[in-house]
Amino acid sequence: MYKLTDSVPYLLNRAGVRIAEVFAQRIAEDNLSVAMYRVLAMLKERRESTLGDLADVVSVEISTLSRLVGTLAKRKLVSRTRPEDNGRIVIVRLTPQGEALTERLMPLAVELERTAVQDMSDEEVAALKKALRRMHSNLPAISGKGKVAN
Amino acid sequence: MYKLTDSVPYLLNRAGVRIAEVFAQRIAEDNLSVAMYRVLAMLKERRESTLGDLADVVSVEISTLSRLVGTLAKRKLVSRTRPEDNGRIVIVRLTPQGEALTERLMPLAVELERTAVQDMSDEEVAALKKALRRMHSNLPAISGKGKVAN
DNA sequence: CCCAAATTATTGCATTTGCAACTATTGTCA
DNA sequence: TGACAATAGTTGCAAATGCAATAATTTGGG
Repeated sequence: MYKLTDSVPYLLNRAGVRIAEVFAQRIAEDNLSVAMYRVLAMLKERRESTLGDLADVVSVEISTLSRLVGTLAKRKLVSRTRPEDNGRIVIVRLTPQGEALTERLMPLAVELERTAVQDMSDEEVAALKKALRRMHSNLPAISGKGKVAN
Repeated sequence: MYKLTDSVPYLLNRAGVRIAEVFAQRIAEDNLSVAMYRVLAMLKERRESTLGDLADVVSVEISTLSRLVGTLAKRKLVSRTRPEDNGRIVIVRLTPQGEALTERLMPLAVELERTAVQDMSDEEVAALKKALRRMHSNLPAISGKGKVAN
């Protein structure tokens, strides 16, 4: 029998919202949103990325990301360049300041995660991550949401 | 070593966003958002609720919920009443039409969840839910986010 | 009993967000 | 090659969201 408060989507959202709220509060003094932090952390991980790739990773609309990266660029935390061999795409990179900020914030993320999973074993955490990845891949990406065959 | 794309908050968000996107698409033809569905499903479960309780359950700001419930009320899907014995609170209930709509949509939610966890055993799903509940309770609620001791 | 504090919900306002339209560039195939 | 399709990003605009201030009611302490 179905109960909203026992359903996976609901529990997922509830946990996700709360963890994001806590992290948002911690990074608010640096005027960063969670999405901004993810962009920075992603660039730290991959060194560079296009807007589209970043949008996929961060799970936000590319239009939102365009503006968000614009803000980060204004603050000199990232750089944007259009390569000469491809004038369509934009390559985003961390600036030294962006990298320094990211390195300063990452320990907060680590600590938050430790708090969240404090009473779980390593195996439980691993199983959780596996389940989260599975659910993501079991569901279709909503690309051009209204896109119809033509 | 920390990697954004292997962290629990990131994976949680990614799975949650995707599952919400898919469900949003399915209920879009009824002009409902996911939050609206959750309000309806919650009322189906509890029969009635105050705004504040609903906000907790649905994980949205009470101001957002106030307007959202207003919209649902305009569509005659819920009713709002201030009890005589307590003029502060508002009791929200499903109307018959709201109940009918909810009953029609719940199977979609069930099917979505089945798709999401399709390759997981019952034990794995149970462990996942437990982990999601634990994380939620391991983290503090951000009530009055800017509230300072006074 | 009465006034200050707390609770509950609503509304104003600014910010954020997403969709759609548009621009610019690159790829394709006839 | 030459146009048409596809890709990538930006921007306009309207809807949604959150915070802060406000209103209305109830609770609690002296």
